[in-house]
Amino acid sequence: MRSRDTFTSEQRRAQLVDAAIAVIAEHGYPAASVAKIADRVGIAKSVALYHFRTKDELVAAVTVVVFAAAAEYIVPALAAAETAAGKLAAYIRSNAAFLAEHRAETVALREIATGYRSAEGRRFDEAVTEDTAANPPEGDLALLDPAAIFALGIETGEFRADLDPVRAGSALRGALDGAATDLARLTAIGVTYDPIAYGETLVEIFTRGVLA
Amino acid sequence: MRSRDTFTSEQRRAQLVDAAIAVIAEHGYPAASVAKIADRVGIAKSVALYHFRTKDELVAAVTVVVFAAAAEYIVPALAAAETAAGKLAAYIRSNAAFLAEHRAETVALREIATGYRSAEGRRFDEAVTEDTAANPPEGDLALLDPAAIFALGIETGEFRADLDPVRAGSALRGALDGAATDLARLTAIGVTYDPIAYGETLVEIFTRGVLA
Amino acid sequence: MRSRDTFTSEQRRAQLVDAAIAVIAEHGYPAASVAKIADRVGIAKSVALYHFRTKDELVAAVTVVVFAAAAEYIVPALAAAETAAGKLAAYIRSNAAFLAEHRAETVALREIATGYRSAEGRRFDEAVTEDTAANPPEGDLALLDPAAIFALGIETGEFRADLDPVRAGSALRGALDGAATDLARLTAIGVTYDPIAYGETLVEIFTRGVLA
Amino acid sequence: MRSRDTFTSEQRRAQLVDAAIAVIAEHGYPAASVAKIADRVGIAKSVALYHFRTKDELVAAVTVVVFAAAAEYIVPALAAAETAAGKLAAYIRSNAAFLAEHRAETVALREIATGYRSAEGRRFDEAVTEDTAANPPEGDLALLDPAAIFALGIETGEFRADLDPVRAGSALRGALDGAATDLARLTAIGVTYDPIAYGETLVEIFTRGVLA
DNA sequence: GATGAATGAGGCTTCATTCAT
DNA sequence: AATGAATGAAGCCTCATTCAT
Repeated sequence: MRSRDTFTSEQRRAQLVDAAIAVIAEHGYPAASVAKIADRVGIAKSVALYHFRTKDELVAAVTVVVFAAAAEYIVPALAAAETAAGKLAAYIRSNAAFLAEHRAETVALREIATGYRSAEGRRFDEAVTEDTAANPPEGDLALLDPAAIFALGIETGEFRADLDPVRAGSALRGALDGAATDLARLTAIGVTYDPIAYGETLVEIFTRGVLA
Repeated sequence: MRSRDTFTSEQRRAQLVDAAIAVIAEHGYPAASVAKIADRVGIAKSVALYHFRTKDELVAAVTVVVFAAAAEYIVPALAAAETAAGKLAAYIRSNAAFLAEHRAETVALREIATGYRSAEGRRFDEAVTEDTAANPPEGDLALLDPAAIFALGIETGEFRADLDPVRAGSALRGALDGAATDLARLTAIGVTYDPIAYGETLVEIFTRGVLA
Repeated sequence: MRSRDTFTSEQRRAQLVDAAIAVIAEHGYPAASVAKIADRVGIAKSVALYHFRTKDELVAAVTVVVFAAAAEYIVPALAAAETAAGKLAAYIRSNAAFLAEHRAETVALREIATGYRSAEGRRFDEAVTEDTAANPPEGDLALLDPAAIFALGIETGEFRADLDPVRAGSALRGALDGAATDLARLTAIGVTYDPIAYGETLVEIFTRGVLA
Repeated sequence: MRSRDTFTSEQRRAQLVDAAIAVIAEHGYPAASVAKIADRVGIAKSVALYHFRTKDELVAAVTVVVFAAAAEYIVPALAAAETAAGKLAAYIRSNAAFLAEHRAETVALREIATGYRSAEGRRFDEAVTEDTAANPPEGDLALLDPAAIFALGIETGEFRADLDPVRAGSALRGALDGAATDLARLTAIGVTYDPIAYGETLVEIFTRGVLA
């Protein structure tokens, strides 16, 4: 019966999501305890579990927030580009831009994606994979999966016909995810990291690599 | 008075490393407790910590073993290739072959790379990065870092002069690491995964992407 | 400034008592949290504790309500019977009838009698025993303790002189309470239970068992 | 891989069972936390959960121990009696004797029987009822259910043909369980309680109540 | 009257590690 | 070389209760 749409409540929830992002990015998912997250907000552990019934719920909120924020970068960029090659470059650059401007969010999402396990031991990405299979995204959202961009380019003849779009998509996602990992690693040891430049390198490699 | 070079001792250590690989690959790093690993060998938890003073030591041994096994695939392949392009293809294919033939090892290493934190909170790859900086590998071993292959190709003029070898190296490592992640994810939900075919896709994309 | 005699207030209190009965009967006393009870009424947990300053107070209200309801069955029945044997049968049958027609109430009361402990660890029945000792009931109410019925029968010569009325009373209360336990247990596993028939069995056994 | 049959281990387990009995009898099942039980033994909470993987396992051990102890009183007594009436009296007296000599055990078992709920909310006696239905006891053990004694007496013609053995059994069990409740209640408020005398009262009432 | 928010105590469980044997 | 026992820190979660609005 808790109505969670009060102003205060929304505020607390947002604070908690922010704190969770920071703590996860800093300590990694397994070490990101509810206690640490609540501490960072300056509230009791039990308050966190008052606003999110369970740790999993808080983590889910984090992913929703970060996904939505990322989509705001990527979807318009994709829509603005007309050719498949243009969309490919836009996809890479918007991902890089998001990473550059939302470092903690990206790292946190990466930590969750690789570190989360449900109580029964299921991986985070297993759930996502199955969800996506059950409810395939439509329209521009579908292009959030890079495989769709490669498939489009093959269809329009821009990209090599012998290209495997799914594998190429994995390669690109891997390269992009690697950026988040590099960012976390290098930041931790005090080295600065330039996601934009990395994005340009990817644009060059992947564009040349797939053009017909 | 622990002599670590006895036959049985070495044997036990090897058993434990194998068990650790299996358990980590199956349950993920955070859920891979010493108890579960010891159980799999059929010995008491305390015995595991007798042979490896600490869980971290066991994990370190796992990474050494897996790295060494991977090097046995990659180093000879690199040595056999003469051109930079050849070495690039060899690097990718030998990585893919290792992954195809040592799935548990690969997944376990990925889990560790991704989930491990030292007691002080340092990431696994932070340690590796610093170690590497302190003791740079020499000879063929140096090529285990793909950046070196790209640098070589630029030097020989095979690859584009404007290519950033370090960033290209990150892209390739990311794409390769993504394969391990995909393997873990897809295996978990019962989908078969073909690392060799993925490797060929990477060879095509990266070769075209970097050639002069 | 809490006025506890307003109409709405009385109404809320009654709703809460009803909800408490239902929740306790269904989930057992220890699992019957204030939150669950308030939820069932559709109000906030804090509202429940506004009307009953403490959970103990709510529970006390439940027992009062159920006792009163039971007394409405039992007292008139006792009054209508003239002999001790008649009162004994009336006592058993009215208890059984109450149980048959107020299953949730009976089960809830039993759960409380059995599971409740005050903050200091005192049992529910300890409090009742001491209360009764301090304020002994008078008139027909006194007969709510079956020992009084047996004592009466011994006095009138209907029952065996060597009968111990207190112990016989305990036996009868035990047999009757057992019905509530059986009811809860059997209902939970989907078996129907016939309190009336059980009552008749008790009438037969106890009547023959105590007659002079 | 824990072999739990060491001497020390058996000893600790026995200590823990004893402590659990004492704590449950004193504080009631819901308030009997693992911490309190471990405290009473003078060991860390985690040690208790080392010897019994879970609180439920400890509670199960308690019931097994108490049931076994009770059976040692009851089974031989039943076997020694030849007539149904004799067995009835023996059943009651041996129950009373056990209660008299093992007060804490009896109270604890009663607390568990009425207060235990599984994680899914199942009552203790639901489980027992279903277990018994699945694996009905044989031989003298079958007589541990008083309904069997009444059925026997009806068969031999000692008891009234119109008696319902199951309901009579419930009545007797209820009366006997009531003794445990009374014992707990009266002991708590400092009144002494004589189970043997109570048993005699029950013998008189139930024997007269069921004889043909 | 009503309620959302906050709290701290306590509950069960898991885990890496130590130690005596 | 092996191990059973013990431990304490930490983790997630539930709950009755308080308080300002």
